[in-house]
Amino acid sequence: MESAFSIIAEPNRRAILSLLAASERSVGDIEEELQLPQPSVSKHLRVLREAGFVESRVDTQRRLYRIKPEPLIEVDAWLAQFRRFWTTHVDALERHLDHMDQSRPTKRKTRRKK
Amino acid sequence: MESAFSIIAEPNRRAILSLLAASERSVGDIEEELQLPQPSVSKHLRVLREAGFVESRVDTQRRLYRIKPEPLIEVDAWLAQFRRFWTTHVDALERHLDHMDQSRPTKRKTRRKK
DNA sequence: TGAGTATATACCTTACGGAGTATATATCCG
DNA sequence: CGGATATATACTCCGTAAGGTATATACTCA
Repeated sequence: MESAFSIIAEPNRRAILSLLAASERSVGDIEEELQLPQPSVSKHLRVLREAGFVESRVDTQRRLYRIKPEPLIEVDAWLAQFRRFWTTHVDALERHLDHMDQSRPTKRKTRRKK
Repeated sequence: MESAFSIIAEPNRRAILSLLAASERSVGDIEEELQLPQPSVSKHLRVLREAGFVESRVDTQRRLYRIKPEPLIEVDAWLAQFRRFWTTHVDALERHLDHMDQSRPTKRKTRRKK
């Protein structure tokens, strides 16, 4: 279970993270918005917390959870090695691979940092 | 198992994808480089193929596998909602540019698979 | 055609993780 | 204090997926 990848393999956990991406939320908020039993929410939050995806703060009787991005950064970093397969600019390496479909090679986007 | 996320939850499959990110390879290549039993490699490749992560072509007696990026694009798209947590420019300007980027009139659209 | 190589599949076993249910802990307020 | 609310944990059950081993299929070439 350790790896960030196996943590986000669970659909309910992804849903929880998506909610928290918008704003921090209490357990009850999540329970209601995702229509999940409360123990299930707490259990998933525990897994997410122990894996570093979220952290919580106390607000009177509730716990408010919010995103901690580190493990997601790790996933993003792993994905980096594949981005050349779908980014538009055609570099020499990609041309070396079998992309016969060289339709509009000089079509250029506005320059941005990726 | 259906989701792209659960497919890449398996460490050996991630290792296989990383190898293929560099260049296409045969089953035997992967077997040797990852020190995995051949049936295990074949089984993982089958899972990856059926989920659309790889495709194979025949080269005499061998099968050469290579990356098909679609499911990884899906993962990348899911990650997008969290990027503001670790990118440096979180201001309205960048969000505006992102939006314009995606609405640019290119022919490539990411296909959505269920 | 038959041996050899490359890859796929079948079968069994096992472990892990998620769901569900019940219960525990903690905090607030009247 | 005691009841109500909010959240966490314990425990059992069950499905699924990965590993291992054996075997099947497919192709090549002498």
